[in-house]
Amino acid sequence: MKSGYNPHEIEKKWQDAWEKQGVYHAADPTIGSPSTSSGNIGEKFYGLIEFPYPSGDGLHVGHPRSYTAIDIMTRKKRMEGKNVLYPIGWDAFGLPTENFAIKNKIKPQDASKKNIANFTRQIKSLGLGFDWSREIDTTDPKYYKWTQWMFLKFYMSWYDAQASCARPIEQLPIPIDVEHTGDAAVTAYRDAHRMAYKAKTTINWCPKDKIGLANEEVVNGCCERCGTAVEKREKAQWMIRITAYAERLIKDLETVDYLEKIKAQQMNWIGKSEGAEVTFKLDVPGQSADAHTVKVFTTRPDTMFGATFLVISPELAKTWLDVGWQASEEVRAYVEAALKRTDIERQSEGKTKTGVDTTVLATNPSNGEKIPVWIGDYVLGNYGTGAIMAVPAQDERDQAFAEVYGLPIIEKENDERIIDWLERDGMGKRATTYRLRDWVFSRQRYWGEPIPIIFCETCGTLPVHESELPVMLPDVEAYEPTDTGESPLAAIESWVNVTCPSCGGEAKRETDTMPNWAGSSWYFLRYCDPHNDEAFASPEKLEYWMPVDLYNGGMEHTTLHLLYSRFWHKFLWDLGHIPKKCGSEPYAKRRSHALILGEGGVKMSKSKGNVVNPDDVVGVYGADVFRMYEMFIGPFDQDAPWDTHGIEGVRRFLDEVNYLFSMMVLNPRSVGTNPFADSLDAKFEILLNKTVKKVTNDIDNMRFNTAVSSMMILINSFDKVSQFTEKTWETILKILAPFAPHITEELWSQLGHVDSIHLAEWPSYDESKLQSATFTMIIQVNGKVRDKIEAASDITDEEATKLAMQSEKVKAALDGKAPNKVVYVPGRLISISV
RNA sequence: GCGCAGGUGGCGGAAUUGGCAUACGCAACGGCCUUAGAAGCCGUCUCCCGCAAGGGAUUGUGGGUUCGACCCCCACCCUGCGCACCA
Repeated sequence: MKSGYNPHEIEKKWQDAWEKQGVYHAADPTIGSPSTSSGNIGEKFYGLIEFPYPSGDGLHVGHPRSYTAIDIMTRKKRMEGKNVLYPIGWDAFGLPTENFAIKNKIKPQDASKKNIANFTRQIKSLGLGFDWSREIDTTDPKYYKWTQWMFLKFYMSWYDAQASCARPIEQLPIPIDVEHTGDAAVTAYRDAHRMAYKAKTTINWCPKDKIGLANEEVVNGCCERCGTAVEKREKAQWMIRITAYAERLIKDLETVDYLEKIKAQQMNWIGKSEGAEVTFKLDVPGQSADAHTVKVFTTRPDTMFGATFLVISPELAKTWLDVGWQASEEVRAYVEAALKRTDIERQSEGKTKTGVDTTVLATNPSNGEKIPVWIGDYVLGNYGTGAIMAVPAQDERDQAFAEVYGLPIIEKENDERIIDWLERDGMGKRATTYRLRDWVFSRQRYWGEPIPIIFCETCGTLPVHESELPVMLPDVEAYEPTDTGESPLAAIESWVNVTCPSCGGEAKRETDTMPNWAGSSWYFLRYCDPHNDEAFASPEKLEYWMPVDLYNGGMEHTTLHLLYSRFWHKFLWDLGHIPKKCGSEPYAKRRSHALILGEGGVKMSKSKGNVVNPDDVVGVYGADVFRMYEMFIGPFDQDAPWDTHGIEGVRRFLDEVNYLFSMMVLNPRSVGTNPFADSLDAKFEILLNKTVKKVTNDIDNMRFNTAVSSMMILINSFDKVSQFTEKTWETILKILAPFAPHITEELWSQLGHVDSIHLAEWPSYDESKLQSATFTMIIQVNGKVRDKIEAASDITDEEATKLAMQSEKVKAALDGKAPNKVVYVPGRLISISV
């Protein structure tokens, strides 16, 4: 260390100073002001990172990669005069904390507090420009009050497919026949249309975590968290009707700036298929012909002439059995066995097809042929209608099934017109299906938001009144998850038993809690107005701050959090809780960081012992070096291995900056430079302008690695500089400030500035000073570089050609032949071919 | 199988989007400084031939377009990620 650069002496000092001066404070619009944009707080910029889950492991070096990147971008926006909102908070509900608490017999509340304190200390040590006055915590009752409030909105709404928007449940039209049947029928009708509804479904049950999982949390038939094979269980679960928004979640991707791969993944996940739903009449043995029908979904109705059998899913077969179908023992046994099998068992069998003949016959509406109906578990119960028409001549899977059971495979002409005929005859219609499933919203755990619902024997299911929110988690010393499928809350009688808000009789609380995804589905809204007790956020503040201008996060959240929060935002927007002006999409732009791997390119993990702790790095090198290294490590959207030596290069760079500054500015005579010169070395001035331009553009395009390298080039060029102005150093410090906020603030103050460099104006560059009067002209002969000569930048074609032809090396390469083509590219090269 | 991203020195990577391939950094090697080490400083560093001057080859492979291709087009190989019996 040649300059005596000691980050530990200055970093804490400036972090305290920034906090005291409120340098990163985001100013709210004045409530009631007619135009928020005309006030003196300026145009807003809302930058967002995914708020962390405060785990017991502490911060991972991956977190700061995202935080620093957006920190750099928001710092630059601030210097460009924007009113920047860059907030931080905690997504603190969740399993790891709960499991840790159970294991150590402590309260999750306490474990969570401790983890948050540790994360806070770590994040603050990095000098990130977060507005800490807006810190939020999803486990704070003041926060989850609103999460529960939003659940009630889901419960009290239905989706109007005609109008394509959610509406209050009171506005649901009740069909006359339902109304005539009585109050119970009306209630049932409403319940069947709510956005949040309870349904008995087969859920994915993790026997280790003792919890029901959403489809999205099951990876290859195993629990995403612990890897245990999931089991199937029947349980009444709260569901949220995200499928109602499938079309809008696809369509509105057109209106936002997301990375292409993020859009592709979202589309893939929603999985839209267009085709037809076709009705087949059935002949069930022992019953009159055509008494029953079955509907199938197909994307290829034109191939219907080649349909030689139908296959229904075991799930659909079960519903037939439940309504009294007299099937054979063989059929019953197959259905029972198929339904018991876990996904992992099914997958381990590969693509081998199994099935059983129902002996039921169906009539192919395209040609009147009688074809057999089979049950097969390659047909999924929860997609389409749960039944397919098999066209073995066209479809590999149908073909495989046909081959196993010796069913006919017949090649027929396809005909596009079939769908029109079916529609005319009422035997089919055009239909669209999605792979997206409704969101299983119940968790049988303690450490989550209680679902604010009460059950009364007399009055049925009742929402907790809004004025009673939040429904607080009971403060208990000990609890365990249960094997019964009930939440641990069910065992806490003093909490469960309540009086019915309607009749005043005995009633019980819903004991399931919400999934981890609930609190993170709307946190970006709360940041706009985090201390509001009257609403989750005021319309004025939402209107000013939303949408989020730039949201960065991991690719692992593309199909879950990103989809859920887009959906949640649209729902609140439909109901008018978010001003229409904000738009129906929460994030205008979504980008994604990649991973930081361990040395050697493998994933960091405790078991491999290759985890780098940010505390250790900051302890040795300081925050500025750590930040800059993470930006220099490689392209932001590409995985990069940590390199313990690599960080030395960045350390040397900041050391050099500090050294040159002290020599040239504070002690100029010692190096023979002149800080009072009124002009710069011409070459240096060009490089400086180029660097400002490059850093400016690179930050905007998230190309931080090349921004850092261009600043290194600038600093390396200082050996040859003798004339510079004080303004030169101001410019250099300013472009470096977003990357290394502490050292630049320190040197800035040494130049005599009282106000923070982070509120100083971002430097501009002079377009006219990006190019010098001469350039090195490359001379190519037949595509090979043969010579390089200095030439005036403004020479003509003819002059360039003349110069080139004078070169001895060119003459040698031409070997006496006359050129047949010469191309001069101004300012770059001349290409001669013979 | 479908979708997405990528393949450049020993390593991380750069290349103004068709114009000097290998910037910047790391590692390595040689030297200076030092009692010694650390730090620091100077130099070499894509590969092959050559003492050198210089020459040749080179961006996964093969072809094409072009005065000129890491970049565009065609075919193929490989790696990573996501989805996956979705009819």
